[in-house]
Amino acid sequence: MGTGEKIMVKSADKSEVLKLGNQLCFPLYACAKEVIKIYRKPLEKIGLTYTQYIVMMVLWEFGKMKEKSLGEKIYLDSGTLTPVLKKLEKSGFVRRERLKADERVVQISLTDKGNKLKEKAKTIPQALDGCIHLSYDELVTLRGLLNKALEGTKEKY
Amino acid sequence: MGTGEKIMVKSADKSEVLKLGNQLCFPLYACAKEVIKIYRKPLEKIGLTYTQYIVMMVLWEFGKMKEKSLGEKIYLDSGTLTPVLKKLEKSGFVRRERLKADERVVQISLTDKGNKLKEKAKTIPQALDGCIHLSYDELVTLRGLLNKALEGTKEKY
DNA sequence: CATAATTAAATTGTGTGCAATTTATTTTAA
DNA sequence: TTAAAATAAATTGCACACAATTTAATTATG
Repeated sequence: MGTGEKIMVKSADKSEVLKLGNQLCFPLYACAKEVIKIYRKPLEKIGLTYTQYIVMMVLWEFGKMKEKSLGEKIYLDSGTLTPVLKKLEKSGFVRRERLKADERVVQISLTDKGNKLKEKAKTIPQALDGCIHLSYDELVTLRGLLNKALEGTKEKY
Repeated sequence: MGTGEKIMVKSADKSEVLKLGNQLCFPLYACAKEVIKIYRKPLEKIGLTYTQYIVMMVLWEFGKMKEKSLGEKIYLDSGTLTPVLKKLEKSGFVRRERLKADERVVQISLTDKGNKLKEKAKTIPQALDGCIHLSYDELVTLRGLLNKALEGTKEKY
């Protein structure tokens, strides 16, 4: 056992770096896509896309919000959010109104129809049941780690 | 303490279901987007988009592949994959050739330029260093749970 | 062996997602 | 107090992502 072993181990490690199985980014990307795919059909039944569903969840939880704050909460800028909100408005789920006190700001609020939709939406999360083979504890751990990772990304530099 | 408590607890639980913090789908969606955002700049320097990077990692690991198998590995269908592969071909990183034995199948292989790119790509995963505040153990746990969850979604029904 | 069924890519249409820019409004400062 | 800086949405351009359909080739079957 001379220097050969060390060198082999080092070069083996290096060549492993880019393998899909050793990456965090790949399962994260793929898993997020698969979950969105699973939600698509049940969401379609209540008239929402996935992104619209995320927006509606924020509004159901926090009520009326400025477009800016809404975007910060779900990590979307106006380039994505404005068209999504216009579609939700066209579907009759939200109102978009400029604040009189500051005409730059668009206030988003729920219509009656938007409020009522919450009841129908309560069964949506069950779409994952049976599709993701994790125990309750694993699920809680996963959610916790994702939220912690997400927290870290807020400090941009 | 009559039946009131039970009812309150039940209805409280119900109203919690759709809160962002209680959902798996939201941190998964948001975290995946943030990671892709972090990778964007370093990837741009070596001439790749995020999806192209995922494709190249598969090719670096497995070599020549049929478009179909490639798509299955990264959960993408031809609707997304065909244009991505055409761009990678135009950039000179891959070749696309119909199999003589079966003209339906497109075989994807790396060019010299595509092979050489692997060296430059080895530093890409470091982009996450400092952006995600997880210990090594947490990272391994997170990756493991994501891969396990991903595995479950393969059985569609 | 000829037609039906299957398979693999490609195409089409809709909906994000984001960087960069533009427009309108408000705040800051000279 | 007015020109400059900052802020919030909207717009533009490019790149996915996917369902649904189409096209071309191969395999299965009567």
